[in-house]
Amino acid sequence: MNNSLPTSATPAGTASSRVFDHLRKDLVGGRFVAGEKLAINALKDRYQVGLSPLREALNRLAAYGLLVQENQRGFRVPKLSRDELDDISQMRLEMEGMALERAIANGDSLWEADLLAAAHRLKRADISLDKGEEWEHLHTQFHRTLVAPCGSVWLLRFIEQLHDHFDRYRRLGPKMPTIRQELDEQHHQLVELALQRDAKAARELMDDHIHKSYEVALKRYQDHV
Amino acid sequence: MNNSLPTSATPAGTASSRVFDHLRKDLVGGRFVAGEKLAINALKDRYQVGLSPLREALNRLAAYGLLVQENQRGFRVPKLSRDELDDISQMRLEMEGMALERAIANGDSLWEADLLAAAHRLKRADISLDKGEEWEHLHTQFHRTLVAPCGSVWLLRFIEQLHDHFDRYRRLGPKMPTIRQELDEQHHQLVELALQRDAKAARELMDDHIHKSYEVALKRYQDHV
DNA sequence: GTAGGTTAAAAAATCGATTATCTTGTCTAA
DNA sequence: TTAGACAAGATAATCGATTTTTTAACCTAC
Repeated sequence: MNNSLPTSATPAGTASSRVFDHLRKDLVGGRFVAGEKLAINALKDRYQVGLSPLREALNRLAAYGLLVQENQRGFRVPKLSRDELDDISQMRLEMEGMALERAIANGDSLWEADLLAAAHRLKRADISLDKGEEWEHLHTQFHRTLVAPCGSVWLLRFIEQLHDHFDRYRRLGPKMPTIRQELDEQHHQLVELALQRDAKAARELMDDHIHKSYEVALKRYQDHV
Repeated sequence: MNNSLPTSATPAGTASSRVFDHLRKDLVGGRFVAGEKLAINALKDRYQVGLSPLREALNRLAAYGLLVQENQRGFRVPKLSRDELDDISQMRLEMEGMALERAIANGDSLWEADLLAAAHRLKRADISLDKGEEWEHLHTQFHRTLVAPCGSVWLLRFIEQLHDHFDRYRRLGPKMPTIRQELDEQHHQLVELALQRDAKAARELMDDHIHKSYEVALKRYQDHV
């Protein structure tokens, strides 16, 4: 069972790729302040790589949207804005809703098993001492599994990208255990509705789920400013 | 009045960016064969740049999806497939339809003027001796203008990316003047419906437009294989 | 006091050379 | 004959140094 996760175990080939992955996590996880200009030499030390692989990673991240590149004046972390958060959330509603409906139409029994497994792992990480980073990974994995059999590579790609950018807002502040519990509850309900192949109800719940997440993210953004 | 278009006149800052733009055009325009492995040293000569800026451009293109990067074995041009063409076209239907409806709801009178202008320029380029590359640019510009006031930066970004990838298929073969005329006719009808703010009819026409383009692209793909 | 100009320091971008990895062809042993 | 081992050449990735451009500090003239 090889699902090719770029998790800790992977040697991850080139220095470029390693830095890319690491930087991506750090940017999504809010380890840099929005708007900040990146000091390349500092990054070189921080990630223990030379200039060339570092710059290649930065270029990839810029093309992905997690950095902005200004000709002749390096890279900076994109600013956050209410407008962008609204935009991203709106797009998530459209695209993940679409993907979920298709996934429910296409998903086979292997998908059902994967889904149950992903939900279970997520719950486990939640009950046990929350290691944060681990929960984040399982959470991403759960949502990925949910829409995986939607049949569109491009749709999945866009959703992934939106998630990364959404998380820049969601992960701004400290944990909010109360709301998280509510959202976690929805994860299980989503699995149930998916197994029952109730596309309509599942989509409605997904809409609500995204909307609640949006409210969390918005709160954090407003507190943060 | 600086509208910062990266058109011909712009010196385009860094070598990286210049190569990126150039390579992107060449990849979309079918100047490389799908599946081909890129010989970096050859590219260095072809685009008259050193290794570092070239590699940075390649990394950006890979993140954008116009190249695939295999660790330790360089870059190659992505293969084409019927499945991907179907996927891209389906996504275009969803996303451009959505964008057009929103643009019609939001667009102001400046938009109307821009739209008329873009359509007119496109027609002009079409009547005059078709310089190919020029028509392509105006065509892209027209579709961009059409959906521009949709209000979602992310939606526009995804549409742009889908267009680029769609064009890898559409531009495989030689020109097909008969069908192009039909498609050009639709451009003008789209403008009319947009100005009349008839969202429903406009979306239907857009669906048809994308579907016809899809058929052209599919034909070319099949002839090409 | 401020706009404009000059220059030194800092940072970004690029180059040329080196190192690591893959690929190919050849040889050997079963 | 062929699977595997090995070496040589080709290619990718990375490093260290250089060049170019921006930034910041200072000065001068009005």
